[in-house]
Amino acid sequence: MAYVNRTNAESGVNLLALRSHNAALVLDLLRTAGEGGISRLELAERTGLTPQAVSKITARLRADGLAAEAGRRASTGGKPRTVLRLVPEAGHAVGLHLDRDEVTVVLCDLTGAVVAERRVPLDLGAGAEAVVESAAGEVEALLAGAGVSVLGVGVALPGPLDHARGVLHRVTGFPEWDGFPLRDALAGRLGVPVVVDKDTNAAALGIAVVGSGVGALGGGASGSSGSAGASDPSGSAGPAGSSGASDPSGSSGFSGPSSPLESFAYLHLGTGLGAGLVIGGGVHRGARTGAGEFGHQVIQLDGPPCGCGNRGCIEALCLAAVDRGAVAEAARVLGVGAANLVGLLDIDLVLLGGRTVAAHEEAFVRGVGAVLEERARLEGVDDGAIPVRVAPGGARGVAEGAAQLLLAPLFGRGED
Amino acid sequence: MAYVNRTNAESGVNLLALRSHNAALVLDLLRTAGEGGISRLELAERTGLTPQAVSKITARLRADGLAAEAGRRASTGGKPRTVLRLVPEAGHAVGLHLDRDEVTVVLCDLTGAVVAERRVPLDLGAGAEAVVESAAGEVEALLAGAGVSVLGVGVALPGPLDHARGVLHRVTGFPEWDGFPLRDALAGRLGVPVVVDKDTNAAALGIAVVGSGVGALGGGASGSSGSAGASDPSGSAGPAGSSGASDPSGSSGFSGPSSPLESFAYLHLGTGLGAGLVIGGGVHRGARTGAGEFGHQVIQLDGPPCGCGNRGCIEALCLAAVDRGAVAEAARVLGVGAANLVGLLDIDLVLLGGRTVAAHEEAFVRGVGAVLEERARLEGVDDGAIPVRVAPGGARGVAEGAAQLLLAPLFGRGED
DNA sequence: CCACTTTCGCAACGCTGTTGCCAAAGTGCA
DNA sequence: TGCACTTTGGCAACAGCGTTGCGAAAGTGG
Repeated sequence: MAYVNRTNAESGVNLLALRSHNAALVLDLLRTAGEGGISRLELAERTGLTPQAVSKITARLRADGLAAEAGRRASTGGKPRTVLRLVPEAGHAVGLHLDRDEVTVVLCDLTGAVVAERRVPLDLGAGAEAVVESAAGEVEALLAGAGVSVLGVGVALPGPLDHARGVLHRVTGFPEWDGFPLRDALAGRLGVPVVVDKDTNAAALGIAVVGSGVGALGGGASGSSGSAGASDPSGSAGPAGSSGASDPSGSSGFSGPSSPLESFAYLHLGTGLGAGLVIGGGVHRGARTGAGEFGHQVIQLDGPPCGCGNRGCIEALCLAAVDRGAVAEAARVLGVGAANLVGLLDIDLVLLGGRTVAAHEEAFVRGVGAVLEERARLEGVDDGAIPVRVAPGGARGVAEGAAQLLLAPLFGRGED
Repeated sequence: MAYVNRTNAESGVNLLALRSHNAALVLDLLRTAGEGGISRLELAERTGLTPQAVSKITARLRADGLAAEAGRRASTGGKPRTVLRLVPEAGHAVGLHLDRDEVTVVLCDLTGAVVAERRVPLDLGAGAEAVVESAAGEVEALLAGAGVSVLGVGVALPGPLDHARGVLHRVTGFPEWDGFPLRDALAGRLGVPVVVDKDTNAAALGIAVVGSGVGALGGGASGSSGSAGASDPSGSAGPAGSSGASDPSGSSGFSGPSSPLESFAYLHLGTGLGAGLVIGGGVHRGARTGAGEFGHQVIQLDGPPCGCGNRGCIEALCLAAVDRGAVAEAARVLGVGAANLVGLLDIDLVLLGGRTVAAHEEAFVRGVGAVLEERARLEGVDDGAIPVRVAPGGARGVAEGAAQLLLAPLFGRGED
């Protein structure tokens, strides 16, 4: 089943909620299926609903313009299955990535594909009003060129912050942001819904939803290029891949496009060290939406001092090793933290990202992986160690994930 | 809302599922309300359903013998609300706690109250067949005296193990258990459903469901006595508190009985060191149901060797400190691990349990709390540090939690 | 004693997914 | 070419869900 009841407050379900849940479920399967599409009967099998129910639901989705028929599969002895696909242009969302020194804005369609993009330098320390004004200007400029209305704007920036209220805490290095109601300020300025989250959470969400070629097991490119359509931020929507409807791989076969990831940790090593946790397909934010404080995990009792005032934080150890050129040591330290996390949460996968990792991808993947393998060996786990990979998405991944802050709920992911 | 969709496999919802979900929700509220009961209108408010829907649902529950009317509240100017309560005797489950040197078996009613109990010495190293036979014998003896049929048997024992398949891994110190299909063995022997889980998870589940007086904020006894009815394993169910139906505190007021806990970590310090994690009201077990590996978290790079073969594990450091009588140091070490965990997951509460903690309750609560307070101070969190408490339930808590492995699903908690 | 408030069930209703049935659209063999 | 067969998928009737409308029941207060 698919229920989880929270505080018992307002978790009763009526028929309207049931309908939107099932519709979101179908929509999510359509999205996951991608260009290839998916037939009604497959939808029925995957959801557990009857074919008739799926027919009704997809009829509604088609009437709403969210889904469309896209060719048919090869027959297996009877009437061939009609393939349905998501209509990407049926909705758009803006993803806004406020980094320390630049701002990236992307416009994404329903599939999460980037339709337009802007990137300009921006000093996050220039003051709240100025930054909000600049960011809003970039969003407006992006939308003016596209001529579409959007569901809202997702904003990702370095934490810590309060996701539920959209209020910033003390952004490391920019104390003037403390307590600033970024969500309400931007929403008031732009007149559309705004959601704010940590950059690590946005990146993790983007990966969780798109699952960009990161198979949890085997497969996948060992390289780094990553997400679909890494080029052309122009108008022509959709990735460059196969354009036709009939694939030669036959009919059944569950070799479908990259399936979303269930549970993983995205570790971001850049100016600082943070984590985005995905558990059960959704971002885990915790009681006060402050989860993911990975960098100030202590892994060396009474170790060297950290900027946070504590001693032996993994961030301090890791950055210090990087600074003195000891990448292997930095990777080992990161691996210890990752292993602690994996042991505690039992996740499927560890993904590494951030500028520092990007500069030494192989060394970090190998170093972190070695620690996890050693830990798995000691525990005598049968099925081997948790895989370690470089996170897909690259520099634009955070902005894409920010757009998913608004897109994901349409597909039943997030918030709940 | 209350939906979370997992892998998209079989998570479509039909009307039957909807009904059982809402029924479970109401049942859970009835259970939480305890002896005092709860009125139909309160159920409607808390679930978000209309009063009519609640009337229909409660009518079904009453017809099934699961709920009953229990007096009425004081009038507020009109017809007084009829109070409903759970019928505890409508179902029972057995909780079996296999510890290293003894076995505890409890029979619990629907509310989780212990109706009967047995405890005998047992060597966990005596071999799988012998232990299964002994345990099964104890269960049968317990049931013979009670004369009730049970939903099943929940088994809790030291991990690691595979909860989903009910197969043990290498129980520390008892290598002969590796790979033993305990669930199927016991289920075959007893002829009732069996669920197996780690002792820490069972304890955490018991606390999560019963929420025994452990308010997340303030309140509560600072002492240790703990769970409801720590005495009399006889027949008289329920806590000793207010027995009447009309409470003088008026009508509305959400001062209801101990509400279940949303998210916390149960840290168990005994022969080893482990954790049970509760996130979103349910036990978090992870992808391979191995989550909670807290003890072999490394918090001292290249520290002293641990029995697991690694170095600097928190378990080794903590136990070594205890062995040399440095309880304060052990508490500090434990606190560092707890703070790492709290930062990573952003949970509401830390609960401490296990024999070692029980021997020095105040020192551990104070020591762990101090580390968390210091960490919160450094982060500049407004609303103070996460509270630290001694886990309720005492020695019998694990067995009670084991029974909840079967009871909790009735109330929409667990598995999902 | 009556007006008023509040609770709560019966009946009708709208909407959900399901079942029964049949047309449509292919394949495969004669 | 024609017919039997398989498979897809929509139409219609249906059972069952929570909701709405309404009235009886059961109190309080003047």
